[in-house]
Amino acid sequence: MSSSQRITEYERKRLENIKRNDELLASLKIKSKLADLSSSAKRHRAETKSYKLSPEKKARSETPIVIRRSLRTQGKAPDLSGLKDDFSEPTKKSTTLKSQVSPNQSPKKLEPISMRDANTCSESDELLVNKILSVCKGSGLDGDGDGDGERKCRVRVSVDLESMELAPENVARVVPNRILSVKFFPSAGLRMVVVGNKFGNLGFWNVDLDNEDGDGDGIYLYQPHPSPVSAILIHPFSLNKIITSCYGGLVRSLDVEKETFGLVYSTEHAIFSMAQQPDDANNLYLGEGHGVVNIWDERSARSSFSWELHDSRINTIDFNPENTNMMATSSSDGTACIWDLRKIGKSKPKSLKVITRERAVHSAYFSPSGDRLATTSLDDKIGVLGGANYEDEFMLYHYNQTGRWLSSFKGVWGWDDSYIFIGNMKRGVDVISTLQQRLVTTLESPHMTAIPCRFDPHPFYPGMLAGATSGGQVYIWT
DNA sequence: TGAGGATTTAGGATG
DNA sequence: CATCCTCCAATCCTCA
Repeated sequence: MSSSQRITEYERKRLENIKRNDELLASLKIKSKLADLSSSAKRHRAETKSYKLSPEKKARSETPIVIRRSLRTQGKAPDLSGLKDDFSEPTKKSTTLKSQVSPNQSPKKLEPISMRDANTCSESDELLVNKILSVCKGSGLDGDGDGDGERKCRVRVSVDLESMELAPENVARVVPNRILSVKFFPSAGLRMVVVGNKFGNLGFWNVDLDNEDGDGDGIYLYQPHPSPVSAILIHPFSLNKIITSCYGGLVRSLDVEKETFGLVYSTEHAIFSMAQQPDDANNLYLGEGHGVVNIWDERSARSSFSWELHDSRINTIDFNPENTNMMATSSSDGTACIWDLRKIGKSKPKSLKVITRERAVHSAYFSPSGDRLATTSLDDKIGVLGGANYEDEFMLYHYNQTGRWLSSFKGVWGWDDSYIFIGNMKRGVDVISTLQQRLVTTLESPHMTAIPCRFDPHPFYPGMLAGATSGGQVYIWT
């Protein structure tokens, strides 16, 4: 008994060491790259091992793992030169460590990072940059900015579930490890997904490039963040800006033209969620720390509002597409709330509606029409609100215990109000019909070799659904 | 009442 | 194929 306890405590300390080293490596990526070069034998082994994915993708996506491990697995001590004593006392308790680290974080993280410096796949990303820029220009960013604007955000149609399938070429390992966020580029001219993982990596996968005659596989990997990427935003009105947030409290904005991950915002609190109103690309709604929603005006670079809306972390923030003053939040305090931004009040926030569940609520999303709200909770229920004032609700049992290693399930809407898509623990995608109020089908495929946890429907390609796993894979159903 | 331990869990790496 | 390693979730539990 006592010996096992001692072991676990030793383990904890060791893990703290490893974690620190990882952060260190992240901030000293160039050095670890050099170290990687000197360990070609290791790299060779990593590249030749096999699992069921297309070989080119595998080799590329493997690289960052090797990079991250190289120092450690070589048995070398991490290079501490140039660092403050923050990291020099490995057995320090985590509490004291936190108080040391958080006030003055590594200054490197607070500056803009060029795409080149953040690139961890050591592959030219010219194609990626050009592709995005061509779409930005092509889709009339400078031209017709008015009337059609709203319609351009997404298409709203019903899809035939039977026709949805997963082609083997639409499977790729885009990043190492667990994916927390996945987002399609909201443009009709592009089929590209962006995913963020636990290490702070951002992976791009241009599916079209993949299908064309082999100039690379269309996968690009960066590390703009030191910690898990909690949200990715690409506003359809400013396509050349990709905004990402992380648990470490940073918000970065990738300016594709400047090829720089700029720093938009930083806080000592974790950022668990982030959203924008569909009609406003300037204000960021940040779910911070223990239940605060902070509105950050990107243009003036200051906070315009900050409310304490929940008692625990806010897992999602979402807006009603038809009434963008209506905001829904879901929280680990066991509630989901609907707020009217015009009536929220300054000091004492008052919600339009509170949904109380038995466990943490992991998502609350408005349907494409805005008439319904779908919530997913750890109490193993999916709830769908409807009615003029969201007074009707039906609940459906859905097993949501993803455990420790998987990202939590979040039911997302498809291309109209009829279906909700959510992963299940048997490597399938459950589809729930709001009309029939039941599970109508499950998308399954032998190519789906891991559990899809996070989803995003392509706003302009009905039936195109990206699913992301805790192993870094992305599946694109079409 | 809060801090901190124990426990659960899937996927990839390793041998 | 079996075993080890992951180790910023969430919950229940115990102990100060």
